[in-house]
Amino acid sequence: MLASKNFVPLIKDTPAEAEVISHQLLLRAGMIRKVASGIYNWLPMGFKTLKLIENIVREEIANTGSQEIFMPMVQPRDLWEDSKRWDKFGPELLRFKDRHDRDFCLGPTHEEIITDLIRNNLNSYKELPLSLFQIQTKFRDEIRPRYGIMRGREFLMKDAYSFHINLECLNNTYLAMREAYKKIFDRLGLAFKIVKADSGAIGGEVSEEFHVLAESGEDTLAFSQESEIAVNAELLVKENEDINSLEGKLFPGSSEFIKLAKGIEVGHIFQLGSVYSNNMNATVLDENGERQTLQMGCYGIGVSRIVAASIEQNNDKKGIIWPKSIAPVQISILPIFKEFSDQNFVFAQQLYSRLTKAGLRVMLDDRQERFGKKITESELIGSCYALVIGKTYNDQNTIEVLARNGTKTELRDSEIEKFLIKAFQ
RNA sequence: CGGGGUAUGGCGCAGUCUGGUAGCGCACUCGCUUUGGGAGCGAGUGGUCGUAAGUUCGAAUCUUACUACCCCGACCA
Repeated sequence: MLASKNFVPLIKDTPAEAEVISHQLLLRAGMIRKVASGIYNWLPMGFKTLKLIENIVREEIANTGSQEIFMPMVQPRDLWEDSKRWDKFGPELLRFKDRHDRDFCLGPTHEEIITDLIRNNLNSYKELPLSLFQIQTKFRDEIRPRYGIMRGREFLMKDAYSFHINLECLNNTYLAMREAYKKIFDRLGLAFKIVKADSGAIGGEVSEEFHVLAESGEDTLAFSQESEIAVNAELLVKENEDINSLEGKLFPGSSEFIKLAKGIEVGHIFQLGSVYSNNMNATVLDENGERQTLQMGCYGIGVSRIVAASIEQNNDKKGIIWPKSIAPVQISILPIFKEFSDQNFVFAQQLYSRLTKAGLRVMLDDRQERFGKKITESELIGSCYALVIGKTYNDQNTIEVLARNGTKTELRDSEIEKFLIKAFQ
């Protein structure tokens, strides 16, 4: 007997406050709960997926050579005055005073902190290039938080920053990050597109967005089927022009036709150049002993938003369909039994410990409930496979394997590990 | 911030127009039956109706103010 039950509070009726499917399912599947507008609790099941995504992101970013650090959420006003953003950022920047009446803000992003860190601790071009990243909670006092975790005010973000002596070196790191991002979204099992983008408030010259494709996406993407051309459609629309009227037209200066798709922005990479390093006077001496302003890049991924975006892309009437790499439960074991001493339940417990030892994420439904309730809930939370230990176990000594995609397989005891390990390779 | 809407047990809702002291489904607890697609029967627990003030013999219901939340717009990972 464990000292705690699973805390997975399911909701049968769709909560009225949730408009979009990912928000509805995250609530219904007991993954998140609201605390205030745009501010959420992450419950064990949702937090598990969040951490799985975080770890994939961490691994791939670290593979580029970037080193992980952790910067403060609370940031002093003077750094924001330095970068000239204290006034510019607007009310989205949540400001407050400490007991000594000094001004602070909750970090909506960390360019100020990292540029300050680097200018104080780097003196020579020999220490470049340098790439650092963190996975941190951000706070943006959005005018209108929406769609649950999709546009929260508090959210989890991976932000990486790179520093260079020249633009060529910046471009190299930028391309390496771009490749890392592709690997990340491949590993997350998500269909995505990379589009040219507007740099917005962050600033800089070159920037591209990574979008998870989903019909419910807030952004419209314009791309060519013949080539790699892809841009955020908002960059192509003229004033008063309907964005959907772009479909079938030609890209400016090209003979290729525009296709449109909806996307959810989950990543954005920038070549910032010297915007921040200029304002904040971040320099190093070059090989000639001359003072050079640093060239910077920054690279963001909305880790918590990916949880919602994944669901927007992969769901059905029954509930969530998690890609296997981020499913909080890969396998749910559903024994159908009367008494805890029944062979079905005893075997289920053995199977649970066997599969857990094999490194799989397994949940054992140990409730004395009927098949219908168990399978429905297993499907709602998006478990990849349900192993049913019931009728077929009693009659033919086989376990029925119900995949979330609808396919059925019957396996003998001795075949289970092999089958599942292969499925999750 | 502009426009629209909602607020009644954990969730979904009715009751508000035509004031009379709160109801339904689900969930939850107990018992018996049931156990392959969200079980059945019976018995229970739980709210004073977002907050405050007012009108009235009496307010979930009428009046006023406030607050919270949701949707459409600008912003963003």
